[in-house]
Amino acid sequence: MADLLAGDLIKAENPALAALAAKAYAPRSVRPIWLQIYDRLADAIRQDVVPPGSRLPGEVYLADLFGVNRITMRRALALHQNEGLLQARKGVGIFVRPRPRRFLIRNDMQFAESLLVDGGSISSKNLWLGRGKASPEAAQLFGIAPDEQVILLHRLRQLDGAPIYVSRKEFPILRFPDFENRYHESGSVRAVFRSAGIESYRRSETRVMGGFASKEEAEILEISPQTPVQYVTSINRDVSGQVIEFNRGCWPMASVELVFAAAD
Amino acid sequence: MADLLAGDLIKAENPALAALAAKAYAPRSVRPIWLQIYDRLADAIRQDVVPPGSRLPGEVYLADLFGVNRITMRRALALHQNEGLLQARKGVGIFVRPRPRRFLIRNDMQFAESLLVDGGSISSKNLWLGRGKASPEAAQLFGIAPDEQVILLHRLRQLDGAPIYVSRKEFPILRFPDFENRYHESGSVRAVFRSAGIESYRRSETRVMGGFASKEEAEILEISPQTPVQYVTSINRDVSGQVIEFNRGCWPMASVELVFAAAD
DNA sequence: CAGTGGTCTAGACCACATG
DNA sequence: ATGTGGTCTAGACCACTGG
Repeated sequence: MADLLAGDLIKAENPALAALAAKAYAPRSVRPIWLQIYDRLADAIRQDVVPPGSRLPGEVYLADLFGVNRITMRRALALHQNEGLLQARKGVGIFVRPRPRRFLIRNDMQFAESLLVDGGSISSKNLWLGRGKASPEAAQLFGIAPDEQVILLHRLRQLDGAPIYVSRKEFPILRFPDFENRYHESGSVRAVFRSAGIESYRRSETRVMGGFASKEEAEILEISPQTPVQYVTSINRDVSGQVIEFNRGCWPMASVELVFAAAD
Repeated sequence: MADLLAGDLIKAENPALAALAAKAYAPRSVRPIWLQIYDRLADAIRQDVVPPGSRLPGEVYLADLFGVNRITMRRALALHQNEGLLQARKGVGIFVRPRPRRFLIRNDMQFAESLLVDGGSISSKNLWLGRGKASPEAAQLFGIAPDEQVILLHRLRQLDGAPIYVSRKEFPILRFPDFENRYHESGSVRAVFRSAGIESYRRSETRVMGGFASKEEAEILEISPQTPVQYVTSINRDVSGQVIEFNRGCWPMASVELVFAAAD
C-alpha cells in the first residue's frame, strides 16, 4: 500500500519520464531492450527531463516503470554510469551528473596549458604539497636517481564545485629548494618559477593516453571505478632546455577536449 | 558424459588457466568475485597463459571452472571486452585480442602525423574514395556552403593485419579537381598535394577527444560497440594558411598514445 | 529502521556461426 | 544439429546511507 502510494507520488512528480517509459519497444532483435532504455534515458537527460544534479527514482521503481526486470534496468543504468552521464551512490541513489562540458586545453607549446570553458567558474584546490619519491619518468627527466626525492604537488580542478581534473606535479628539489614556502606565499607555480629566476619556460612535450580510473582516482573525481579516463603527461622546460616540471593529470574522458594549436 | 569429456579435454589443454581458477577467492566484501575473476583473467592474458589470438573456453565451461554462475562469469568477461583485452564473436567464441600496443603519433606541427610503433608492420587500406557532402566543420574551414561536396577518403590502418585506426579525410574540390585520378596514380595524398603545386604544408591544429564507438566504427575496428575510443581531428594548411585537409580519425582507446612534441 | 544500490544464482530462450 | 555468445526474468541476500 505504502509502495503503491510512493510510486504514484514519484510518477506524478515526473510525468515526462513516465511518458518516455510508456512507449512501446522496438523488437528485441532490432535493438536489445536495455539499449533502448539506455537511449531513452540519454534523451531524457539531454532534454532536461531529468535535470543535472537531480536524483533518479529507485531502480525497482524504474524497472517497473519501464516494464522490465531490475537486472535489465540496471544494465541501462550501468552503461550510463560508465559513460559519465549518471553516477550512483550506494545507499543514496542514482544522480544525473552535471552536463559534460568539453574543456578546451590550448596547448600552444610556448605557454602553459590554459583551461577554457564556456561559462562556469573553474577553481583550483591543492590536495597536498610536500616531498616524496620521484616517478621513474620524472627522475630520468630531472637527471636524478630513481629513489631520490622531488617536490610533489597534487591539485584538483573543479568546475562549479564539481571535480573535473586531478593532477600530480613533480619539481626538482635542486632547482626549487624553497618551493613549499614560496608556493604558500604566492599560491602559484608560476610565481615560484619566477622567484627561482625562471621568467619564461615552454611546454616541450605532451602525451595523451587512455585508461580506466583507479579506485583512488575515481573517488577524487567522483566517478565509478573503471570509468574511461584520459591521462595527460606534460613536460615543461626552461629556456636552456632543463626540465623544471613533470605533470601527470587525469580527466573523465567524456568531459575534456584537448586542442593542440600550432604556434603560428 | 560427452560434456564431462569435453570439459576435461579443454582443462587438460590449459592447466595454467585451471590453476588460476582453482585459487580461493578473497572475501566478497573486499572485492567482488567478478572483479577478482577479472583480475585473474588480466593476469592470465598479460602473462601469456592465454596467448593473443587464441580462443577462450566457452562461457559455461569457464563459469564452471571458476566456480560461479555464468552471469557472474560474463561480467568479468564483459569488462575485459569493454577495455579491449578480449573480443567476443557471437556464435564463435571469445578471443584474446592482440596485445595492446601504444602507438606514438608524433605531432610536430610542421610535419604530418607519423605513426611509430615498436616492431610490427603497419599497412594502410583505402576503404572508399569519392565525393560527398562536407561535414559542417570542414565546410567552414574550406569556406564553402554546408551542403557542398568535397573529396572524401576513408582509410583504415592495420597493424599486422588487425584494424587499429579508421579515418575520414576531406579535401576541397576546388583545390584538387582531379584528386581521384592523381591519387590512383600515386597512391599517396602527399603526391596529390605535390601535383597541385603544394610542396609543403603544416599541421595547424589537432584536437583529441574521447567517445564511444558507434556500431559502424565498432564493426570496422572489430571491437564491441560502446567501447571507449579516442577521436582525433586535425587540420592541415598550405604555407599561405589555406586549409587543404580536414581529417577525423578513431582509435580504440587502449591502443594509442599521442605525443605532441615542440618543434625545437 | 527502511530504502538504496551492489552482488550472485538458477534457469530459460534467442540469434548466430560452423560443421 | 550443435555450441557459441547475447538477452531477459525471478528471486535472494548483502552493504551502505540516511533519518
